[in-house]
Amino acid sequence: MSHRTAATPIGAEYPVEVSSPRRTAARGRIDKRAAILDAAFTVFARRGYDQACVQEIADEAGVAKPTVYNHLTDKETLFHHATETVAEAVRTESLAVVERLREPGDLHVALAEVGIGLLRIYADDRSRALRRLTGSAGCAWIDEALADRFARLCLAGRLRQCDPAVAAEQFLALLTGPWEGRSRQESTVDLQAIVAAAVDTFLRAFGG
Amino acid sequence: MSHRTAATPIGAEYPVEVSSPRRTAARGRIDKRAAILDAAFTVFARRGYDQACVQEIADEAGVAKPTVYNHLTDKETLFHHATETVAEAVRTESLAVVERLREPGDLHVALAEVGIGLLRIYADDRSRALRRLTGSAGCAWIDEALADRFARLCLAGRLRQCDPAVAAEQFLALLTGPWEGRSRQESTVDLQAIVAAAVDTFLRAFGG
Amino acid sequence: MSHRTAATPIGAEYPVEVSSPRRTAARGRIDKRAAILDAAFTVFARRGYDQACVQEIADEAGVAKPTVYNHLTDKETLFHHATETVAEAVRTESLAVVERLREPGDLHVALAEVGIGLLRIYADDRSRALRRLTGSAGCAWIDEALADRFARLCLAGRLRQCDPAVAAEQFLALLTGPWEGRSRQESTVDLQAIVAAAVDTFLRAFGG
Amino acid sequence: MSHRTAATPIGAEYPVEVSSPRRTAARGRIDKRAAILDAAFTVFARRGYDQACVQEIADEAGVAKPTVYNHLTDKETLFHHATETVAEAVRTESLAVVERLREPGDLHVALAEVGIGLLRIYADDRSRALRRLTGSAGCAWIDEALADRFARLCLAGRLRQCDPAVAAEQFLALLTGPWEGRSRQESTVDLQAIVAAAVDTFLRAFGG
DNA sequence: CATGAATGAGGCTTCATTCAT
DNA sequence: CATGAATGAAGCCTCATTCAT
Repeated sequence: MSHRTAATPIGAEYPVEVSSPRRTAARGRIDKRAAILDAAFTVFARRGYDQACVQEIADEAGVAKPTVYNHLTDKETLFHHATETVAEAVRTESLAVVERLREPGDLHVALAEVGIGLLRIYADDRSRALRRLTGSAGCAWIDEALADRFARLCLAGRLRQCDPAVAAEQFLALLTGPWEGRSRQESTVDLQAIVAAAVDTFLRAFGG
Repeated sequence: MSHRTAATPIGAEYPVEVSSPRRTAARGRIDKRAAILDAAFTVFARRGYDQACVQEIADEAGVAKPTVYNHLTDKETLFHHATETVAEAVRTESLAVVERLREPGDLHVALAEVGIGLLRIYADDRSRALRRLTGSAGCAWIDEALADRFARLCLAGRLRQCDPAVAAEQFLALLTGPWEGRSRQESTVDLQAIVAAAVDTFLRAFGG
Repeated sequence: MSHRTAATPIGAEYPVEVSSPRRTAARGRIDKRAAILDAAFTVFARRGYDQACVQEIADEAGVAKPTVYNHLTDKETLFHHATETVAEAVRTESLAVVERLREPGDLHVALAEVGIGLLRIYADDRSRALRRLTGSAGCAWIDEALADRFARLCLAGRLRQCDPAVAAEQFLALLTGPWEGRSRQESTVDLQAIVAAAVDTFLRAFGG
Repeated sequence: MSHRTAATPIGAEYPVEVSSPRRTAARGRIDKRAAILDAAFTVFARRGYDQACVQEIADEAGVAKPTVYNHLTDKETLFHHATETVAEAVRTESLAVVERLREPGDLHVALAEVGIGLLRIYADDRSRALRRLTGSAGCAWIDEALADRFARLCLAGRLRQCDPAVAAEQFLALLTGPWEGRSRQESTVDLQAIVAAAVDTFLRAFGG
């Protein structure tokens, strides 16, 4: 069963391998569901929602098609759960990264660390696939958390007086915007350079 | 005639009406092709590539299905031409906007004008649909042109010494990034505010 | 289900009923495939390859269309397997008939027996349909086997010295050629008469 | 416009080029019809009835599709006329060849001449295509004429007493049967050898 | 008449989903 | 529960055939 490996179709997705111990199927018993969700995300990422067929997901998970339907009602349900699982993970990771801004020593350094952390997540295959699949273009989830940190930094005089929400969305924009632009042209993008430029611009504009 | 008007499916697209005199069918004779491409973009924008069915495109264009195939070989070809047509238009408009930076009086004002121009285009339904359909996330086409303008402005001392390419991609990021973030939450976004913030930040970082 | 029972179209095929317990659907479970192949041959024989539509085959087999595709990939694959199955049967029968020449008592009688056996197979509906479908005009498979027998008969002095391959192809030609000619005009053909004439001519020319 | 030149489809036909001055279209004015019939036969021979599409015939004839319909009502009518035209030609040629038996000098030589003449016609591309297209397997038209000649030869004592109809059909069978068999295996068939063997066998069996 | 353009009908194939085991 | 097998619904595409020019 090949599932037409042909040239990526219109609006297609990059190949994405998501986790590791797939195809081992039913390890304990409970995580067959996890295996299915995992496989589902992999396949959705590979083909997009419409082109992904349930059979391929079943194959990828090492189970039979009806088993998929036993655990998750629908193709749609399958999609929601699969993407939500990954989204949750991405959100968690991102929030953890932002936490590093709680007690920044050198602000420049701290922002650079946060920048590279966020951009790494943002540029990761899983995360990119997720954005494409959900049609979301940004990383709105952290805006809030980041704004919180920036608010504190303003109060502490480490950043100039400003609307922390604006600062947050602009900081993120300076990270992700250039990355999108470059990743469309070059296969390997120098994340460090992007982050350096972003932090530089950000601090020139918002530095205390 | 149903074409499942149901709730927008997974990864679906916003409804987008693209041009005006559709359904009027064959005006002259030549523009039947144009009508089809137009209808195609509308339907692709409405449903996404996979969910768009050629029958619906034909209905939208007011012709029979085979007529569509008479003018454009394939669903795929149809897609390429339809999107390319719109892309060309968007590119042209965007470049025209950037031109306004050729002889800027007050730089602040000029940047704000360019910013609002570009953002309007970027936030336009057609343009948004195009990005979603092609999976492109940015507006790479103008990077170059904008960098050209910035290079001149550096030389003229209106901007500080900097890499104009970086300045360009960051200026665009400051416009589009925040817009993406907000448009995901609010239905109406205050473009002026975004532009003002972007220009402010930009000039703080890059002002001569 | 109509399947245009109309007058046989261009280059059409004679109606051929191939086996018996069709439409009884899934007896055991395994023979659903056989039922499909059977139905396929029937329909291909009835309509020819192009005019045969998979829906009609499915109907004839008493299954749904996708079930056909479940068992056999393609219309083409379906065709190859269906015809090959019948071809194999015809070959086997034919070879069995030729075997009777291994220990011939009265050569005249033996040749007549073989002749009538081969001609019955050749004139059979299944076999005729097979030839039409595959575009094969002859019965090349037995040439070889028959030539083997004739070679032995030459050595045994029962036939005159001759090229057994030529003798074989001419014997077959004397059987099938006249049958083709007559079956094109009369609805019932006297096989015995054809065989008698063929054997007579053959033995006059090749008798020892 | 390519008309899928792909690998010959199921039950497909050999490529056959039929006449010469095609594509020159409307020479005088009247023979546009002839050009269409000619092109039709070429295309039918190339693709078979079902796979042949009227557009390709029109292209081959160098006219527009509706022109084809102007001259010949139907695809079916087109087919009948195209094949009948060729059939008539083949019949005429064949009958002319048989005429050589009217005043045979050396019977052996005469039969060999007639044999090679008939077999050349039979093995010709046009004639083969015709048989495939009409599903006819033999050359029944000449049976009668040949039987007439053989009847005279019997009376003249040049052939032994026999049913001339049987003699005729067997003579033809001895020519065409072996040719069919061999042409299925070898690309080039030695017509002379077949004819020699046929005449030899025929005269052994029917010689006066 | 000849043609470019348009269309109704229909065929192959795929896929999400459900039985029966 | 898990699975092999079966199916209804739908989509892309092609083609014979007809208008209007």
